[in-house]
Amino acid sequence: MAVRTRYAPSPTGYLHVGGAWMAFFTWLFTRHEGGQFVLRIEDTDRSRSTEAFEAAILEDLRWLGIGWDEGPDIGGPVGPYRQTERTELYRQHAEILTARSAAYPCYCLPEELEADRQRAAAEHRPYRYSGRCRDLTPARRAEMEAAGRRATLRFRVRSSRGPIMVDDLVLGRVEFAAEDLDDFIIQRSDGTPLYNFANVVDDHGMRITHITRGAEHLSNTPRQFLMYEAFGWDQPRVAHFPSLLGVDRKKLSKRHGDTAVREYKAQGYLPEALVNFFALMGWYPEDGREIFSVDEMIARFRIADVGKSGAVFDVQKLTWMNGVYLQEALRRTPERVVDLVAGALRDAGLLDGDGGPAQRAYVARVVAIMGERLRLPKDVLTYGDFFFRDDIPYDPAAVRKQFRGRETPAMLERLREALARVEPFDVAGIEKAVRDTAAALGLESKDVIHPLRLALTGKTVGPGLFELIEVLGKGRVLARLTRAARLAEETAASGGA
RNA sequence: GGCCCCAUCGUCUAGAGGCCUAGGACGCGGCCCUCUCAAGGCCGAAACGGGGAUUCGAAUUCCCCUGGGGCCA
Repeated sequence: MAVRTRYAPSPTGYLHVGGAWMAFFTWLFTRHEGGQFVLRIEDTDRSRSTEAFEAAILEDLRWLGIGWDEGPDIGGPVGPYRQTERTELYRQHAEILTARSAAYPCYCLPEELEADRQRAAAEHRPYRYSGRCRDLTPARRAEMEAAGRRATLRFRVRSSRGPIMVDDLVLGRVEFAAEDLDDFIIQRSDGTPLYNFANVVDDHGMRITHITRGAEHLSNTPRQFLMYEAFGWDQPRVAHFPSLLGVDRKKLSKRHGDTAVREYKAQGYLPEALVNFFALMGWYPEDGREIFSVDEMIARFRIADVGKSGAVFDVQKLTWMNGVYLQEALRRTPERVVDLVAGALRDAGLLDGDGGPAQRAYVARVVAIMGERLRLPKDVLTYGDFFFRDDIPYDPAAVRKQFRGRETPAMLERLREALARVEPFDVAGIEKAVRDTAAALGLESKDVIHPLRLALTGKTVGPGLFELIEVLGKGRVLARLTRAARLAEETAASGGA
């Protein structure tokens, strides 16, 4: 039988990295098995669900490379794929359970239940539903209705039955005692279904063979199995993945900073890096390799190898991995890196809109000489902002160190003259001019290179000096040297302070 | 409160009784390379939560405790 799985997000926010991780593992497993992956939208919380969030979730999943075979946008044979369009199904199924007396109307008021709970706590015994409405006679029910009470629907758990076994693909066998389950509510008094119930109706209706979800749903599983039993349906296999944690080891949430996939996208993280990083949380391939393609992941992924303990989302490692993939992109599709870097520059206000092919070509030249330093597109700002602004800020500590000598202004002037004569203005000619000037002054190359770098870039880090001079162009280089010589003069005069 | 799950370096993890002097990766520190930084190469610090039991032998099996997480309320 073909494997069928689903990912069922609620459109109450953007796609969360925890959700994306879950979706990715489910998708990997499904592709490995050659099965079908269904996308279902759990939008029963109407007050918080929006169409915009739904569209955003679909978009982010696609961006990650996670595609589905059936879903709200493309339809499929077992639709509809939004819970709000399935309310009639839930109502019908609730009726079936009621007719079989597997479920019964419960007229208890919230206040009454709360009182029961308080009493149990006061007497130091575990709270159980009193069973007050379990066996109401039809006459008694009519009385309640007449009194204006609206019933919830409770599922009847026969505590005489044996324990419920859950054979989880990740966690192994877990046993639950029926008497601990208690009669649980499957439909609110307003007629809307509860999560557990709607889930069962949908998963069965969509012929899902393998349910994958977060470990927080493990306790729901025996209740769901009981419902499958009551309907006379075959139970699906289940796999509960561990939770994603924040650095404080609590379940990852908004408090932990960026949790939405699109926030990472906006920062220039590559989808292939994100997905490779996801793979390594909770699962490792046999040979311990860390960088591999999606096709390799699909080939190697085995659900039984998924770990049981929660994993902390470590942005540092993600960023390292992004660097690995950015380098690969640089080799294979450099124009893609150019786009990302241009985006980072625009975000920083260092590039105007779309400056056309000339601007693009310039960014491409910058990327060509410093791309290997990037782990994130925004790293261009720390290594090469001076390519995109003339009012370069000078690193004060570096100025104190490099410009304190009385002979520095003269040295910068000599370099300016030498560079002015370089023609054509290319790396070879530039390097020769700089080294010859150093020799003529009786200095080692590095003694002129460091001040020169500072003069032109304002900083002590960056791409190769001769390369950056070529890209900057003669005009700007000469202008900056003039300005830097003045700064060096002031610095030397003030004793380097 | 009841029930359930989990537990190896700071983090992701390898480890399914002797191969463990507990391995790899990120991060961190040092050295090399070098015009700087990054990258790269080499080296280093860094973990089996605690206690029992089983066994000739336990990170690995069992029990208890502790800690963390979750579900129901």
